[in-house]
Order: sequence, then structure tokens, then C-alpha cells
Amino acid sequence: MKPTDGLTSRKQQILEQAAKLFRTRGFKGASLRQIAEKVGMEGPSLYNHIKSKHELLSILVMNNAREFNHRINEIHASSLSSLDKIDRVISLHIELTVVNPDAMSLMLSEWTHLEADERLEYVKLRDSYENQFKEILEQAMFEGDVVQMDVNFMLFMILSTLRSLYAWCARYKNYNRLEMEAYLKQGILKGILKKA
Amino acid sequence: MKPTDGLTSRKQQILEQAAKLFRTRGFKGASLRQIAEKVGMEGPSLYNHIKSKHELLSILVMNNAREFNHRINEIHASSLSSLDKIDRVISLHIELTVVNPDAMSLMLSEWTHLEADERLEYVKLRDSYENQFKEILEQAMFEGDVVQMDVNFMLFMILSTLRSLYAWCARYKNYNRLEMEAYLKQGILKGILKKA
DNA sequence: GTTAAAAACTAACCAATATTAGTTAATGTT
DNA sequence: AACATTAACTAATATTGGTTAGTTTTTAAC
Repeated sequence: MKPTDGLTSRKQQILEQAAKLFRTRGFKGASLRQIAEKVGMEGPSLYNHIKSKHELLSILVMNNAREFNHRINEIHASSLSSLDKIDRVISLHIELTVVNPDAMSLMLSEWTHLEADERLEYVKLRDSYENQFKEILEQAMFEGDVVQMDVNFMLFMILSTLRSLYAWCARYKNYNRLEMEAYLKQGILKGILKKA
Repeated sequence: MKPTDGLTSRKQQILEQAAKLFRTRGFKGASLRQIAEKVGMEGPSLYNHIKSKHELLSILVMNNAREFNHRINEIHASSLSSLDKIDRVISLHIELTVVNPDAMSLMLSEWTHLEADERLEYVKLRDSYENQFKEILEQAMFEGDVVQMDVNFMLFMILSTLRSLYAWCARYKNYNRLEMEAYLKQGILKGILKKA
């Protein structure tokens, strides 16, 4: 039986449980035996499906990172206005976070435990992502749509909010995505002060 | 020779190096031997100064958490206006982050590895902190100073930025604190959009 | 039904690590 | 100088955890 049964393949189950455990206990804190138990088998049996513990982390983190990079490339290269691009990037973050909060959480906090070569690739992807976002912000600033501010700091502020979103999703389950989008865009773009 | 020599006592050195290592490798990823090496002794010798590995984490995390809680209590109880209180809370975050970024980073990301009882206390402190901040925001909202929005979400947005600050400090070393304060307050309060 | 592959299990290995025990060197006090 | 305390060291223990080897059961194909 090849992985033709798609979604619920054994390896998928393992990846899902691994993601959950890596997220709650951390990569180092979660053991293969714990993962195996969650998926209903003995520890060493995992090796019929995976190559190593690191492979699990690698798949979870790198897939997400590549997806992210791919999607922002599209936005960056599009012919949208700068403000619309910013809007899309925010939506992108929300979408990927809502679809797979575990992978998102992992990508942002456990990437340090990737093996050397992949850690390098990850950093490259992340830097590329940040640079594209920065260019969009610079463009918007140049066109006079956003306020004058140190671009790096503005980028940091926006990303810190977007990157914390998975924690929010974990705490307040039944938030509707559109509501979150509305709040986020309002908060980031207009701040919290009431207009004088 | 009791710890009368203050700052540079052996235990302080150990705590400092432990903080750095816990931060970069994570609590589980950093070994006592590595800490010992950094401070110039063999692993087991650490036990002449500490009770356990967990004690190191405990001191680093809980001290910071208690300090945080203490300080926001003062602000919450003060007779300042709601907007001024918000202002002070932002300054508080910046101050504690700049003074001890390692402890801040640890408190926010490694608290999960505290032992059961202390983890409970930590969560209590954190919840109390968040509640006080929330009350301040509600008050400001009630008085019409800040925009109408789900308070929990607003709290989340502000905190996510403030709590990421240590990462910013790590990347861009020589940022002046006043500059950061100005940017942060502008960004949080007024957003990034230029007034129409 | 026989056979071959996939996927489970058990037992064992090996490395790392927190921790304990026991010992020795350094330090300071009387 | 003698003694007690502090703080270092080395050796050893117990546990955990990733991984391998070898074997048995389950599954699917002919």
C-alpha cells in the first residue's frame, strides 16, 4: 500500500503527532517514544516510516518555510499596489497560521534544531522573505502611503504580531478568520488610538 | 566567603552563562557541562553552587516574572490616566528587555520547562499581568481614548510586539532605547498608515 | 493458498546527561 | 601551625533517548 491513500497515510499521522508534541514539549523535549505512543505503536517501529527524528522536524519546518517563500514571491511580483500587497501578506500569514498552526509554531520557534545544512537553507528562506516584505514597505513609504519610520523597525513590529498569531489561535479557538483579519489590519494599519 | 562580593559572585556568573545557553540552545538543549565550561569548571562542580539544573531556570524565569508583576501592579494602582498607564507599560517592557534580554527571552519561551508547581505559579503571575493590562485597556476604551475593538485581541496585538522585543535587541545591537520607545509607541498607538 | 512486501514488535546498543559520592586543593580564621 | 569551610576534581550511577538488528505479524497481489 503506497501512500496513495493521501491524507491519512501513516507518515502523515506521525507528522501530525510529532508536530503537536514538538510544539508543546519542544523538539528536544519530545521523545520518539512519546510520538509513537500517540500514533499507536512502539518507538522503534517509527523507523519503518521515517529516517530520523530530525527528518520529522525538517519536513515540518522546511515545507512551511518553502510554502511561505513561494507565496510571498507571488505577492511581491504581482502588479498590485503597495498597500494591497501589504494587505495580502497579512492575509497570507493568517491563512497559513489558521490552516496549520502547529507547523507555523514549529517553524518559528524550533528551526534552531535543524541540522546545519538545512538550518542554513532555512535562514536563507527567512531572510529572503523578510527582504521582500521590506521592499514592499519601502515602496509604500516611498509612495507616501505609510508613515515615515525606520523600515527595519516597522517590519519588526508587523512581523512580531503576525508571527505570534498561532499562540492566539491556540488560546481562543473559535475565532472566525475574517474577524481576525479585520482586527489585525485595523490594528497594524491604524493603531489603537481613536482619531482626534 | 559569603556572597558579600555581590555582582560577580560565582553563582551570578553561573546564572549569566546559563541564561545565555538556555536562550540559544533551549533549556533541554543546553547541558550542565556546557554551562560549566563557559564559567570555567567541570560539570559536577556546579553542584557546589546550585541545587539542580531546574533551579537555574527557576531563578532566571521567576525573578523576572515577579519583577514584572510587581511593576505592573504599581502602574495599575497609580493615579495616572489610562493613556499614561499604557505608555508606562510599554516603557516597562522596553526597560526590562534592554536591561536583561536573556532573562526576558527565557521567561517568555522556556517557562514550559519549569517544574509543575512553579509552572503553576508562573502562569498565575502571567495571567495576573495580562489581566491588569487588559483592565487598563478597557478603561481607556471606556473613556473613549482608544478605538473600539475586542479587548483580548488588542491586548494580544500589543503584547505580541512587546514580547518580541528581545529578538529585535539581539539582531540590531546599537539601537538607542529612546528611539525604540518612540517607534514602538507610534506604531502601536497610531499604526503605520499616514493620515489621509 | 502461497508468496512477497510492509509494518509492527522485542531486545539491545550506545551516547549523552543529570546527579551523587568521595576526594583533594585552596582559603581563611583562630 | 591547625583546623574548618569552600569549591574544585574524578569516578561512578541511573536514566533517558535515538537508533539498529532481527523477528513476527499483517496486508496485498497473484
